[in-house]
Amino acid sequence: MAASSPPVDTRQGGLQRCAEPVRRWQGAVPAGRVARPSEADLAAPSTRLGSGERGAVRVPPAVPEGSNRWAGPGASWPASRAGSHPAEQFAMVPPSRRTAAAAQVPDADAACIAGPRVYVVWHKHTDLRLHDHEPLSRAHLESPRLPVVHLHVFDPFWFGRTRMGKFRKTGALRAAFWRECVADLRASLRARGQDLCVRHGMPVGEALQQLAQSVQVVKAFTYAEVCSEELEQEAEFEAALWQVTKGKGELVRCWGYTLHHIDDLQHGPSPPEKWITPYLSFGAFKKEISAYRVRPVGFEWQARVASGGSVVMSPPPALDKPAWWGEVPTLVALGFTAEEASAAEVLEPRTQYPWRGGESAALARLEEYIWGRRALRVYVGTTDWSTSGKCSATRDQTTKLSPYLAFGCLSPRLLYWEAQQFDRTQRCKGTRGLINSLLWRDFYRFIVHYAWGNRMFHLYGPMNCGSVPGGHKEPTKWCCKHYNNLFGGSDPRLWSWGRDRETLRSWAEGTTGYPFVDAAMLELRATGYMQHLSRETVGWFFVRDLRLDWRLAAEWFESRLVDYDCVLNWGNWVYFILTQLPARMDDRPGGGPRYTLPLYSPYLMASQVLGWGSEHDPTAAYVKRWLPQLGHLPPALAREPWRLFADSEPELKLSAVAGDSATEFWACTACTLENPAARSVCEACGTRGPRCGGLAAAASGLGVYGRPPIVPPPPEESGLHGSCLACGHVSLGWAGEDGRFFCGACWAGWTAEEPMVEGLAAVHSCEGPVALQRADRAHARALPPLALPAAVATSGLREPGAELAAAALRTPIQGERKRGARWAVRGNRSGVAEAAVGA
DNA sequence: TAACAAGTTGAATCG
DNA sequence: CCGATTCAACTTGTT
Repeated sequence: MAASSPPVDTRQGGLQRCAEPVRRWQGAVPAGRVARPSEADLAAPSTRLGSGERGAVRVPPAVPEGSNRWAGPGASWPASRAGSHPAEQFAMVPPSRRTAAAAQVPDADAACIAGPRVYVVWHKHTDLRLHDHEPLSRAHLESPRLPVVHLHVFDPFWFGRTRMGKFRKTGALRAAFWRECVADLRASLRARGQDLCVRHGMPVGEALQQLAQSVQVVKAFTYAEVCSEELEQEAEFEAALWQVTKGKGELVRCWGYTLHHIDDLQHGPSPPEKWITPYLSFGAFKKEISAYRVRPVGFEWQARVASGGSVVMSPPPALDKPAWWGEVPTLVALGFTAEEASAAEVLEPRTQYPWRGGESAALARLEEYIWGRRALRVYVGTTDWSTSGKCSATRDQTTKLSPYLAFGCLSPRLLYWEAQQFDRTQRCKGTRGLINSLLWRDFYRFIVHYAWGNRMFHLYGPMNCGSVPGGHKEPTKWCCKHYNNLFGGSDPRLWSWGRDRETLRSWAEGTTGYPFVDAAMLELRATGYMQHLSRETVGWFFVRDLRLDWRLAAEWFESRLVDYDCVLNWGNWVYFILTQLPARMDDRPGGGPRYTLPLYSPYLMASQVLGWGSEHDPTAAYVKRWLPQLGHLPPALAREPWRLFADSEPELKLSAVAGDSATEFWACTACTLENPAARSVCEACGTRGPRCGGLAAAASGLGVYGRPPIVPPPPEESGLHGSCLACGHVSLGWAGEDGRFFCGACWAGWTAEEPMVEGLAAVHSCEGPVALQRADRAHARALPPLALPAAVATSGLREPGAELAAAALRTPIQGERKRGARWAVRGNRSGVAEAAVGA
């Protein structure tokens, strides 16, 4: 892998990034050499980007009430709302006028090149919309007025392979979403008398050159990007433009994507180069950025129209060949196999939201979310650990707009002002949460642009991994030392991250043995989406437990996420995962390196997964949805299935599962009698037993969860006790979020009334099967997991229980909750009883 | 908001 | 009196 990587060149700083693109990677670190950023790397890159006419508009004017939904030219805001803004849209040009308008265009160079003179709006896959689109409005308002060609290119580069992991750079699910976005953009343009020129199978430069054979490109407009690969494309496009216009054409880059405009920052009280440093924290950024206003939607267009611009869109060029505009390529044409393509067409029923690509879908979701469901009232966003049990698990607790924002189907400013508008009518915390999330996008975009540059993709990250963003004085030494402590290398500069392919595969395919991780990874594979919280969890697990190169995981995300966004994905990896590596050695007796996380710090790494799992998926509904083979287990065991086999009773150890049939047995589901594994029918009542019998059956039904997980689970906690209502046994147990105590001895409390598994309630009576309640631990364990397959299979298809989580919030658990590994219940019997009845 | 841990600072303590 | 250690208090980071 190292041999095929591009050569390391640390001399490239941000300054040169545009002129001579740097590879995103430094590749694998060669033996004996450490990828160490040079001084040039540490220097902040210059600002080359920004709109072409910086300074034209300084400070956004105050936003008049109700005018913030002004969506600019070609806005495709739903018709029901469009009436409120008379000047909102460019007038539609009737087709009959098209030819006439095109014919009037002055055509000075017609002798050399055939075809009309045009402006080109280059839509990238980060701005597939019409509303609030500065390049688009500039092209249509440019003087002299010329026809405008909207261009989108499916560059094969995005459908190649990632550098380290060799994953598809764009997975099939995202590609399908991408297609839908482009098709929708084309439909919107056609509805306005325009069209979208679509090319695929060729790089952007080539596409432009091909375009130039039939039209004369005068100028091109696009949004600016900040990452190296995107900048490479921009440079390529610019070079081609230079060529086809004989040096006269200009590529106009506008600043978009963020909530705040870069011009506002640059003309603000202090230059951004000063305060945006690699060690800037989000809090500090937020403080600084609060001094700036967010421009209204369509601001740039508004300013131009106010200074005498037209409100009529330029007509598209008159071309007699309809085929010239090209077709939106199929997935197969984009390089996917037929199987992949057809699989991407099928909607996964367990998906959190049935995304459909495109601006109109984005606006519809926005409308539905904010005004229809008024869901900002319940918005949670990413994670809220100040309120216990609060999780972003249901459909409305996050906006589900992230794919639309990533593809630019939705302007963040529109979202911002809509949220503000909602906040005016109904003040709620969700508005602040949502705006906060939008500011995270700004944070990453600006910090990458001004400070991180390509170092975001380096192994040690842009900050070289001090313990906290905020930085250390000598980051490189510091980080090497502690990486060395963690991974046991002898020379601080020589250790390398793991690259084990099989470990990577088990993580990516969701077979690590940790259900919370596996469920998330399976969801990612199946739907291309994962909650933010899950992303953090699997990320920590990947880096700290599996100890693999974090960039492999980031690449996997890049490949699979439908809402993948270069800056956000890599920025989050760097800021949340990479910076949270160990900071110092443990000073406790016998302690090794101390692994720390910014939130609750449990004892060791894997327990973090457990802690977050029990915190945010208290009923294990999420786990069971994606891992139906665990559906029959109580929540605590569904999160930690290895407890089924490895516990204090030696005859039940995993080794017994492997083959010692003498120690196996099964419990009759009807009468609970224990039967030896050899018997296929219950000795007492004749009920048929599980086909394979006992633990072996349990293990085989559990798949990978019949084996120990990929890394050892954290040590059991000791000395934490609760007393069981059913058996009175004082032992380790688990408390569910609804206040019930799950006894470790008799397991009363979970079996029959587990509300999240619909099937169980259907199979057993409401009273709860006496047999199960009387079952001792061994019985319960030996219950055949296949007894309820149909029931369990249907149980995973519903929303995670919002009402249950809400109930949990109302019922504080008696006793002390230890954050981290699991719920530990202290207290006497009456205390538990109080909690159990929900007092 | 409360909650956690890491890091820093400065005073108290010890030999 | 000085250097080294210890410890409490405070700061940072996040919603």
